[in-house]
Amino acid sequence: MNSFKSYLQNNFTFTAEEIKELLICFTLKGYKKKEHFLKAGQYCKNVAFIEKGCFLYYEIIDGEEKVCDFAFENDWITQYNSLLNNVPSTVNIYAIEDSKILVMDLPKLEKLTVSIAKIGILRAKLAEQYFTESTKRASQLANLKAEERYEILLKEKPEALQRIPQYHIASYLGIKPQSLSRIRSKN
Amino acid sequence: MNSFKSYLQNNFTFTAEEIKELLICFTLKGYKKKEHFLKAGQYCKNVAFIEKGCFLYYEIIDGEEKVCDFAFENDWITQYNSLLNNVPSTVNIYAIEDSKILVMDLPKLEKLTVSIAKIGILRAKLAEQYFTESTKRASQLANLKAEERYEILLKEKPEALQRIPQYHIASYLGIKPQSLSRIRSKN
DNA sequence: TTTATTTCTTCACAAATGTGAATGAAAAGG
DNA sequence: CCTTTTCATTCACATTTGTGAAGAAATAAA
Repeated sequence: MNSFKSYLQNNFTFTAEEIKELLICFTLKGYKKKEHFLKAGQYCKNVAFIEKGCFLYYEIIDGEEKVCDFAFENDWITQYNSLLNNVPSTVNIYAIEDSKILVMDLPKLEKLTVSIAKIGILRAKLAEQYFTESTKRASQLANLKAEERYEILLKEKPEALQRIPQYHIASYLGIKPQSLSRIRSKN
Repeated sequence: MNSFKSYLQNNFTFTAEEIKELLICFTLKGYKKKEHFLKAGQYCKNVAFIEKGCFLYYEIIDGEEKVCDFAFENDWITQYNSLLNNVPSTVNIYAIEDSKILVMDLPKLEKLTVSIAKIGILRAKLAEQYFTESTKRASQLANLKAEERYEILLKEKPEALQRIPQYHIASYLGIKPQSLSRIRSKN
């Protein structure tokens, strides 16, 4: 539970009182490698904070797993569209390492948002941040070639290259594993 | 001002009172073709609702205009990241037709958000909607070939193909004008 | 450790997209 | 109306990425 506390203290100015109120809303849950947090077709009912581990987002397109995002320690996992609009998710989320997450359901989140104003700010900031990230990814996919996208990922998220299998990285970059292999062998 | 009123009434359940309070916060402004709403390097201070016309979002990458979004009547224009985090925009936004927009500055928006609770809901919905749109675009760029992306655009936003020059459409699709021409000539 | 399974690499060839140039069509401006 | 500028198309050739197969390397399971 410690990493979550320091996350809250470092990134937002929660008081000890607020943090206490916050913490009791979460449930610590373990996920085995390959266990799903959310499957396509399900309604996403939770948000979770990653204490330890790594989660992958993917869609099935033309029968293939297409990775659209990933998240490590100190990041959140949820599926906004499904959670907030109460529609089935098109996205799957699962652990690719044994992981531990702090889970809270939507009703509790709504209550917290009312009782602690800063939660609203946190939510707005996160939503905006994810939008910005997504925009950046789209821009790279549209305007850079695979090799450049790989170099940027290597530079900006080196841990991803070490913890996520290369065929998933390739998928995230929008190319085939063989192409990523070819790019890597040039250097 | 009529299209904005019906937008508010149709999409959100504002009262006549609220709409009145809302409307006085906006200023109607005309934009000539090619006139910029926001230039890269500037701080975005406004949000605006498009009454009439069409706006294009683009970035300069490798010296070229790369289109990252566009918006028509009944849509909003702003640059979230710059507006909310008070940082210079990397994105340009300009009218590609003579246009009319309703402009409101950030301080007024913040005040309205406090005085009319539904504005907060509208903002959250819009942010989430833009995130979902961006995710969808990224997914298409990563997983579909140019021809499929074009077909989808043609089907989902046919008006774009008619009002936006093809070399801008090509850029939005992440390809060169010649490639779009080649794709189009196949059918 | 041994064996099975998964992941990564390499290769030859195919398909998709980029590039630069040339041409014509369309639109804008005078 | 004519002139200029912008935009769209086509072509031949270059570059990037995909595809399927084969085998090597790494990891997991027994």
